[in-house]
Amino acid sequence: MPGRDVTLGTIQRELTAFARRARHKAAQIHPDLSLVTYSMLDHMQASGGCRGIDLAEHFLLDKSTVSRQTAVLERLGLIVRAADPADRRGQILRPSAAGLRLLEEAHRQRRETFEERLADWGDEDLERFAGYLRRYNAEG
Amino acid sequence: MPGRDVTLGTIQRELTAFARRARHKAAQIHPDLSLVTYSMLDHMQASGGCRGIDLAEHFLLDKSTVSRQTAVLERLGLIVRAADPADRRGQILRPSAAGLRLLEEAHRQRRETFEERLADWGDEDLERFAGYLRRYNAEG
DNA sequence: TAAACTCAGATGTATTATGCAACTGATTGG
DNA sequence: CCAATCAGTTGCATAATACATCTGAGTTTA
Repeated sequence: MPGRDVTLGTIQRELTAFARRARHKAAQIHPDLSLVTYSMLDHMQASGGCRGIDLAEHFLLDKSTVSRQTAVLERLGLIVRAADPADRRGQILRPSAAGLRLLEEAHRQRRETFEERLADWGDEDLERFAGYLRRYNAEG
Repeated sequence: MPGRDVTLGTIQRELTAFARRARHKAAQIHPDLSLVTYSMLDHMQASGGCRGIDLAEHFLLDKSTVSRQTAVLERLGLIVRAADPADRRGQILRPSAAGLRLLEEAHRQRRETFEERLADWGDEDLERFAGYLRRYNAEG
């Protein structure tokens, strides 16, 4: 087994390579949405609606960037805004019907891409991989 | 165990979240180098020297982007160029002494960051995680 | 061998994501 | 009720990136 240092280097390097590739692929799959913008939409759904500031914290982005990207999503009709009943300074952002359709379609395409790439992975390896990633991100 | 689709979704989502965070952290660690530019330097070392076109293929970037980023690295004195003896159209790019020092320092800082984050991971989990990532990227 | 093609790299130009700073409106707390 | 806080927006500057084009060096072929 290689040393811990070498392994850490591998993890960093491979995760970075993934990041680049994901961005590239995302640009093909949803041409009008950047990877981050798409991920914001996804997060809105996964969290059952959230505020812009939540997105900024989750993705480590400036709130101005979030504001602009949500503006894009709104212009495309992919989200709806609602006043936050708990604090009327904020707005709850949710995918619109069109946004949900886009997510559905993106999931489908992603499934194809990933299935192709991960076809020969056993369910157990896949699940363990997902578990490691979840664990890794959770510890930030 | 969750379904394969759900697991694939988790992998995609977590990898994407990582990508954003990595970019953010990289901006702190090496202020004058973007994550990708730093990764290029790292790849030059890991591969024992490579051409610009190799970097473009590896990171799925346009060669013009690579050209500009390598220009940045050269301006900072972090790389040296040498004619490719096998094909004199190309240039072999390698970290300079200063580039190696920067990598060394970055590795040290990364080790601290990752060690903090991955402190409670056993060597076996760490190695398996690295293995999954390598395998994942290799299948592209 | 000369001409046509290929390839790595560089450059011009436009787009886009991003961060910081300043501002607005609304809420909350002392 | 006034000061502090907070979510969001906008102005401005910078940087990464892609696409198209150009250049110079190799390679292939007629």
